[in-house]
Amino acid sequence: MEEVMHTWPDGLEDELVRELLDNQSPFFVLPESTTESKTSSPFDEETINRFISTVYSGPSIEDIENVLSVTNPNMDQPQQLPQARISMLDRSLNKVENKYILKIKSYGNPMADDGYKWRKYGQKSIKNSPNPRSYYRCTNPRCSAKKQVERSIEDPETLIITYEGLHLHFAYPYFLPSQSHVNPTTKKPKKSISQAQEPQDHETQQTQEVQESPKNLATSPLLITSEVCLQGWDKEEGMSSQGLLEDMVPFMIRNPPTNTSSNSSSCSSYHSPPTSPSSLSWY
DNA sequence: CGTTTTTGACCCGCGC
DNA sequence: GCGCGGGTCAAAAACG
Repeated sequence: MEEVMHTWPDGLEDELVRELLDNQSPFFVLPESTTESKTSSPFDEETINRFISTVYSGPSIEDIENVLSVTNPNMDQPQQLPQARISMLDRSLNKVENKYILKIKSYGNPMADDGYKWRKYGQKSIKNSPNPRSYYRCTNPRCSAKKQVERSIEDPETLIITYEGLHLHFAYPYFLPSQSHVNPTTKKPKKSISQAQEPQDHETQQTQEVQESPKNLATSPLLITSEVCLQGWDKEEGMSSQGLLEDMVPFMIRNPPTNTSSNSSSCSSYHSPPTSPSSLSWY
């Protein structure tokens, strides 16, 4: 019944734009456009178009990998801050189809929380693993990104996260303008969610959402990122009826306030292990 | 009390 | 056709 909840006609783009223009929406920030006067007045069409363009294209796996492999100068103290993401040390990212498998060692870091909200919807034990695998889905109603988290059998400290759907959740926080040394003790680059799309490489796909990042754009040039996702599930059969956004939460506005770092007030409930990136295959 | 996590049932594709 | 492995749902428990 509610699988069709929000059947976006063909105006997905419109919807997207609308969201982009909505100040109350997640953080829709222009990728790298003017960050100075973002407030007030909506963006002009051109800007929006450009943004959309970016959204559609989204970051590439290369970017993500690049970010992941980046040798962060400040990495001296990986787990120094609680909010520090997972240490960039032992970690690897692999891409399979449109699934990304991230392996990270979370030594001492119980769970690397990137600030995104995931809702656990299942857990299963794996054949050859003493450790169960957890299934998470993005809490964003418009996002169908999913991820699986599993602990390595031999390395209890190694987490294996598989991301599916369009999501740069995990990677976005790493996208910094000139990420070099700009994140001294920043609070937390959390961000919000976005959408993703189904792995159905078929035909119709449309839509996507974008998200942005954190910090405010006016004062701190922290990171600019745009999340992109597309959702292109087919509404024909029904195979994907379950994954849609119907069962999502009513509405969780979890987008962290802009620059304020007060996202912890209401985000005490969900924590998600590390996340991962995904790029778009929407192509 | 609102949410999120837990947990078993259900369902589906695949291989035998 | 059946069994296995894996993924998802949904009700209830567990939390805050």
